[in-house]
Amino acid sequence: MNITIKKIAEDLQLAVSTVSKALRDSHEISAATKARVFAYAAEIDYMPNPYASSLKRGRSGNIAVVLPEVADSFFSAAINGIEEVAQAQGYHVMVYLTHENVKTEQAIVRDFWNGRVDGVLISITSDAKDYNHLSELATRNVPLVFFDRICEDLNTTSVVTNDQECGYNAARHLIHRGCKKIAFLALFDDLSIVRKRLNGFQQALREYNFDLQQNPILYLTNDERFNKEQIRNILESKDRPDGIVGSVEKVVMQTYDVCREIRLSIPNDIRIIGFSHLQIAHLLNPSLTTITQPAFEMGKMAASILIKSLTKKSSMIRKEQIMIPSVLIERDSTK
Amino acid sequence: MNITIKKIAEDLQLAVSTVSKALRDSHEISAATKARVFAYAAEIDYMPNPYASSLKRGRSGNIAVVLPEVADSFFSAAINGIEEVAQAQGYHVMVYLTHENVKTEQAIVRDFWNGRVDGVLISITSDAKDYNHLSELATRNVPLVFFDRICEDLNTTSVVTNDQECGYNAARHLIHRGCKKIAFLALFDDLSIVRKRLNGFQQALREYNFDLQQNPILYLTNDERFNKEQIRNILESKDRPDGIVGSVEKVVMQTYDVCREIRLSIPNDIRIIGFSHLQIAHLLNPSLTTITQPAFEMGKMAASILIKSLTKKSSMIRKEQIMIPSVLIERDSTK
DNA sequence: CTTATTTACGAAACCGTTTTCGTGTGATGT
DNA sequence: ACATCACACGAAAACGGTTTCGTAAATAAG
Repeated sequence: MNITIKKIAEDLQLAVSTVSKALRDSHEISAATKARVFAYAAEIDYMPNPYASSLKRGRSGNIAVVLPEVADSFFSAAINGIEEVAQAQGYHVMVYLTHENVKTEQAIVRDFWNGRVDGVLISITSDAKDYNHLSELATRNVPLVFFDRICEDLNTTSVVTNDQECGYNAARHLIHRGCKKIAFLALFDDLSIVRKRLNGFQQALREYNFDLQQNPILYLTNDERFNKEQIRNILESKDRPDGIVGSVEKVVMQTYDVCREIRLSIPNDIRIIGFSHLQIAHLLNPSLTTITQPAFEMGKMAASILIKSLTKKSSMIRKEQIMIPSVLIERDSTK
Repeated sequence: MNITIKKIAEDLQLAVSTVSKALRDSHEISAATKARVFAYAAEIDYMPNPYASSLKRGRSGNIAVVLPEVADSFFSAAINGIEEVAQAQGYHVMVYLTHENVKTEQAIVRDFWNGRVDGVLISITSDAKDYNHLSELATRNVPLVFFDRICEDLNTTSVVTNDQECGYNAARHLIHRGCKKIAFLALFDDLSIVRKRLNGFQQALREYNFDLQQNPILYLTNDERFNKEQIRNILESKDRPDGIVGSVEKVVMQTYDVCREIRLSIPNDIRIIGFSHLQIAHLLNPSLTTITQPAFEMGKMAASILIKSLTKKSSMIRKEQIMIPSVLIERDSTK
């Protein structure tokens, strides 16, 4: 016979309800009985069945983290932060990767509709056109918190960094360094973070009287070969840019690769600044000027907000954006 | 009323057992009835309650991945591989971080004893002295597969790379490049992977008639400050080594840092080779010669083996080591 | 035409907890 | 002495599926 509450009840000549209450430290059980139950439970190494408990209580103690990928150092750090607060609060973290595919994202999120997880943290895929699978979560009372790649249409909390401001700062930094023509390397064309970074970027250009038409925007993808071809094209054109803002880590690394291939010197021929969370940016050749995102803190913050809403009675999450600032670190790639 | 099997049964004037069987495509239900049930279930958007199902069937469809950390690029890639096969097979991935703390590892693993997950993938912490929390898993019929950081005492499958051979190759590579005194940077002192890499390393030294006493081993930790101090000490000693083998990515990066601080030139003053999974090793300054581990494939393999054992009737996992070879990639740090 | 067998479904037990609702006992108040 | 009430516990009904077993009707076998 398995070690269940029932067994404890029989062995101790108690009712299962009594044992259950004792284990949950209910006030209607005497101290003496509680002590007996706890002692015996410890002795026979009783562990509650999480599924029975989840079934009855309607809560699982699991939270889902849905990410486009995990290769990027940003998401690794974010998972770290999320897991840390989850573990501290007794929650379990389920990780799902969408590989930048909406269909996959939908299938994954639909699976949460029925309470498989108590709450969801998500950084959305780039090509999502509608968000029914996400808004339906709210309908079904499973709270949702966005982080980094957010969707502004939904009524929930988002944790972001100061993307627009950083896009602005990146461009201004290059301009101050003397750049006359700056390319912006976008990732996809409809990601909130990329749009904001681009907005800030263009705002700076306007302020400094740059002609927006002359400062190209490259819309890159997850296809490395394609990206490098695009980057190479622009860097080999006769009036190539002398500055580059990379909107995500990956495209910056690809730019480094291309510069090597076609023997462009950074920062002499071209200056590069990138959004990144790379810990070893200073070890690159040349060291990379970054806008370093607080990935770990963003993960922690997002998880904290989600879990707080789970433990409160009123699980309503306010529609708001929590902003944790990034910091621009100057290194040799823009010297 | 919630959308349950019971509701479908009532609305369709069937017994709940009939509906359940129909949904599971049981042979004892007629095609006509199945069709009715499926159609209606789809219409009202029925989704089975995973906890009820798990409770009754004794299986959850979840697998646990227990890691020391996720900052390292190796484990990021491993998660990627694991998640990919899990998702394909309809399993859910729960991620737990031990932060190199046995107590934490024990607490996490104990939580699996009662069937919270169907199987466990683990890369163990360094300072584990006993493995009761792990061996108990077998007793309780939850299969376990090690990957990378394994424990050879337990009767289960491990997925590793050819650590010994690579340690050997790393040393030989440096010797061929002319190194006369080579330091080995270990991580902790009792990690299977580190021991094997060290063994191979020393085997090469012996073969080339190096005096083992003259080629130091540094036992490093997770404390970056401490590590750098150790590395700095040895690199500033009057007969410093002219070659370094880093047993894990982290200590190699720390060595790079120290070399910068004390202005040692790589590879002129000192050559460096490191075990790593870093995708951008070629972009470092100087580009880093690596023994590149097949992290993604190891994750996939480990997950495949685990899940296969879950779907088979006899869930016995053989005691064996699956070895996926790493590849030595020469770059400028050992030129 | 009777008997054996398949087919298609229903009733009910069960998985292990939680929770509601009693109920008997002793203490308290008047 | 009698009503009142807190206290400590038990019985039983959930939670939402799965599974075993039983059985009526339909079909096949003899």
